[in-house]
Parts: sequence; C-alpha cells; structure tokens
Amino acid sequence: MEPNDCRNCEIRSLALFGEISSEGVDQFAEQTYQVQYPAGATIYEQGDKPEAAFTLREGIIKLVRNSGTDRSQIVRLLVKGDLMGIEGIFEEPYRQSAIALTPVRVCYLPLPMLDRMRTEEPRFTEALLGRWRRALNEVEELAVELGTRKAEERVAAFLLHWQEKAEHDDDNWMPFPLSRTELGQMLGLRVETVSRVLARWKREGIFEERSSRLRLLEPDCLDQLLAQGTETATAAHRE
Amino acid sequence: MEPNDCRNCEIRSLALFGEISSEGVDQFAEQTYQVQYPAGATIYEQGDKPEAAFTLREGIIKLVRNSGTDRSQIVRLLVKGDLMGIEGIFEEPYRQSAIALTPVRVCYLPLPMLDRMRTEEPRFTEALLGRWRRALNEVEELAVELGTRKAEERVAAFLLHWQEKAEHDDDNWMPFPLSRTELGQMLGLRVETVSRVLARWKREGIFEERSSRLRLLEPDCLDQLLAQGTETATAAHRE
DNA sequence: CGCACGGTTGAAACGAATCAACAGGAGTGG
DNA sequence: CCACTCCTGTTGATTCGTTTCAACCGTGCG
Repeated sequence: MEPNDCRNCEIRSLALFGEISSEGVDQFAEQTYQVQYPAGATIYEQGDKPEAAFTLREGIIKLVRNSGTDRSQIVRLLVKGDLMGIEGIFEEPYRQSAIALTPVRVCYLPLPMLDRMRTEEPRFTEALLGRWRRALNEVEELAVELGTRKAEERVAAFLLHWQEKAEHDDDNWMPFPLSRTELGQMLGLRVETVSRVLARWKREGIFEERSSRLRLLEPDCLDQLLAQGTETATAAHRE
Repeated sequence: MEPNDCRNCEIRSLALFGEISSEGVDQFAEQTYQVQYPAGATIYEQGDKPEAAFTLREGIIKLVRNSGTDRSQIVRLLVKGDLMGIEGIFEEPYRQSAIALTPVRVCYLPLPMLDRMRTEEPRFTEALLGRWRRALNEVEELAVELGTRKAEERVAAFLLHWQEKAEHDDDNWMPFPLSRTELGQMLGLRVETVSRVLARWKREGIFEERSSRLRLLEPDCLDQLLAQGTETATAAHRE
C-alpha cells in the first residue's frame, strides 16, 4: 500500500496513464496505490457508491451484472491494462460487480484524483473516450452472440475471441479461469450445456485443459462451426 | 440542405450541442445540415468509411449489427436527440448500420468539423463521454435480457423499457415502429414467437395497437411477469 | 385483379433447461 | 490417516420452450 512509480510502470503503455505525458503522470502517481486481491474477491459491488476506479495490473476480473433475474450475467472479462469502475466520476453507482477470477493486482485510483485529472489533463478525457468506445464494442459483440447464435456456436466464438484477448504464452496455452457455471453466465447457458459441449470437444481433441489453462488444438474446427451459421449471410447479404 | 440555426435548435438541450456554449455552437452551426430520410432508408452502413456523424432530430432509428450469422441483431433504438456514427472520429468504420424505422430528420455533422470541435472545445469530449457511457449502459442491459430471460419476459421488459424511453404522448400511446420480425431481431427471437406473445397479450387486453402506435393497458401485468423470474433473487442475493 | 408482404396460428422437430445421479478432488474433523 | 462433506464437472433422461415448417388471412399496391 505505498505510492506508485507510475512513470515507469511496466504496463503503462496499456493503462490509462499511457496516454498522458510523463510529467502529467508524476503529479498524480503518489495518490495511487496498488492493492492485491485473492481469487474470488469482490473489488466492488454493483450499486455501491464509488470511491475509486481501478486499473487491472495482473490477473483476470469478471464484471457481473445482477439485474432483476436470479441469473446474473457476466458482461465483460478484464485483462491486464483494463480500467474498471470509472462510472464513478459521473456520480453514478457502480453498474456491475467486479470479481477476481484469479489473484489480481490492481491500481487504486481515488475519484477525487480522477476528477482533478479530468479538468487538468485534456488528454485524460480522450483516453477515457477510447476505453469506453472499446467497451461498447465488446458488449455489442456479446449481445450479437447472445441474440443470434446457439449454444455450441457461442462457446466456440467465446474461445476464439478469448484467445485473441488473453495473453496466450509460448505455446498457445491461455489462462482459462472460468468455471463451467461462469462460462454459462457469460453465454446465457446453463452449466450442463456448457459442460456437455466442452467435454465433447475435449474428447474429440479440439482443445486440452490443465489447471485453469486451456489450449486450442483445432481452432479451425471452431472457425468452421461458426462459418456454418454464416453461409446464408455470405451468399445473400440481406435477411 | 441549408445551414442550421443550432443556437436556437429546439432539441439542443437534448443534443450534442446542448453541452456547449452558445458562442461555441455558432462557429460550427453553418457546417451542419439537416437531412431527411423516409422510413426504411439507410443512413449509413456497417463497415463503411464514415464521413459524418448524425444527431437524430425526429423519428426513430435502429442500429443493426450484422456479424457472421445470417441473423442480424438490433443493438439499439435511437430517439430524438441521440447521436450516431461518432465512431468515425476514431478513424474507425461504422460499427453498425443505421436504418430509419420512421421518416426521420437528422443533422449531418461532417467529421472534419467534429475533429475541430474535439480539439477546440474541451466540453465536446466531455459530452461524448456521457453519451458513450449511456450507450454502454443500454447495451449491457440488452445483453442481460438476452442472456438471462426467456421469450415472454424479454418482450415484456422491452415494452416497459420502451415506454420509458419513447415519448408517450397524452394518453400513454407510444410510437411502435418495429415489425414483429424486427422486434425479434432485437430480442433474439423469431417472428412467430414474438407474434404469438403479442397476439395473446392483445387478446388478453394487456395492450392495444393502432397504426404503429401502442398503448399498455395493464403494465402491472408485465411487471409481475418480470418479477416472477426475480423472486429467488430478492430472497437470496447470491447466484 | 392478382400478388407480395406482414401478421397470425397450428403441428412437428429440435435444442436447451431441468431434474437426477455420480465421480473425483479439496478440505475438515474425528 | 481415514471418513465425511462439499463443490465442480460430467452424463443421462425427461420436460419445456422456441424454432422450424406450413398454411392462411388481410391489406396495400402494381
């Protein structure tokens, strides 16, 4: 819990400060703190009054929206460099809960500091804009999957997207910290459905899994599966 | 197709310029134009290279995302004052197609002008931020509906939300310019399913419909329907 | 007048949810 | 150290909801 050296942050290029001048960063750095949470911890809860936003430095976080239903929906997965909880600068309660899927390290960015940045650093607002835009894009994509694809396709699409997004190390092994239930909460499916699909694909050698990591062996297989839903779309371009 | 008097625009309080000083508005006003489109017209198409953004002055527009599938997904409905196509200022192709559901009037906001505004008017970026934030919120809500609710509930939720969003005139009649097919494209359902639900509700006197307008007679009925899915959630707050 | 299109309805097929049971591993307490 | 429980993943059988296929109606339009 001590002030950061944000100027030399190893993920600064990814993070919010990456888009702000080094001198600009320095004056704010001392007001931020790094915090760690174990897997399963709640960083903040939907509906709570925000006192800070967070940059994710290490680990993976799910943003969960609870809504009326007994089923909750994961609306986004965050990886290194992602920003969360920034809705606070609009005097708005947190719109989702942020829950660690792995042990995580986050930067704690107090709201008053962010408010000052917003007025003093024009680039800051620009940076936020870019983030919000990308977030919107991701959620829209999720909505499309949920609205137009069936179970198998959703799982396939997820795995392929996730491979892009998550940092797959040396030999295509990527982190896969979601339980079957959670994957279901992301894709609008029940545990059993997810389990069946994955179990079958594992048998068929389409991917392998080891201690919360996963590797696609036949990504083309999944591509094809998605392409099948597409064939009419490529031929006739209307609907 | 002649320059606007944006300063005295009757919807300025809603629109993008509402958050910018009157003097600021004037210097940009002469570069904007009003354009009309008939129902069914495409204002812009997903994937195209943007040359402008648009403010919707009158009418209703759907934002449609085409994705791989043969089914397309409506990701948002726009009403008076809403902004669309602003992703252009990031050198990004349009992410959805914008299609008029009714005859519409829009303001044409050329990209070069918006670029200048972005650098010269700090409040402009702020204004965008607010809009992006609200859009994200809406799409997240859509994703939750798609992921967690079944057909009937989705339709009910839509009608209730739409009543909030659309301007219901004197006696609760609201515009309802969507075909059953389109409502299906919004809610991830097929025409027949939507039709069945609505037809039944109409028989049961839950709402009435007249020439693209609709009035809820028993909104409480729909509320209850949504609440049923909720009961476990209010009792036990986890899942 | 005939045709196309949007909405409606029925019957059958299909996909996913639900219910139920079990296996394996982690953690606990005797 | 073993017995027990709890939790996650798996699998099967059944039920339920939605899609699909098909037919029909009414309306607007060429």
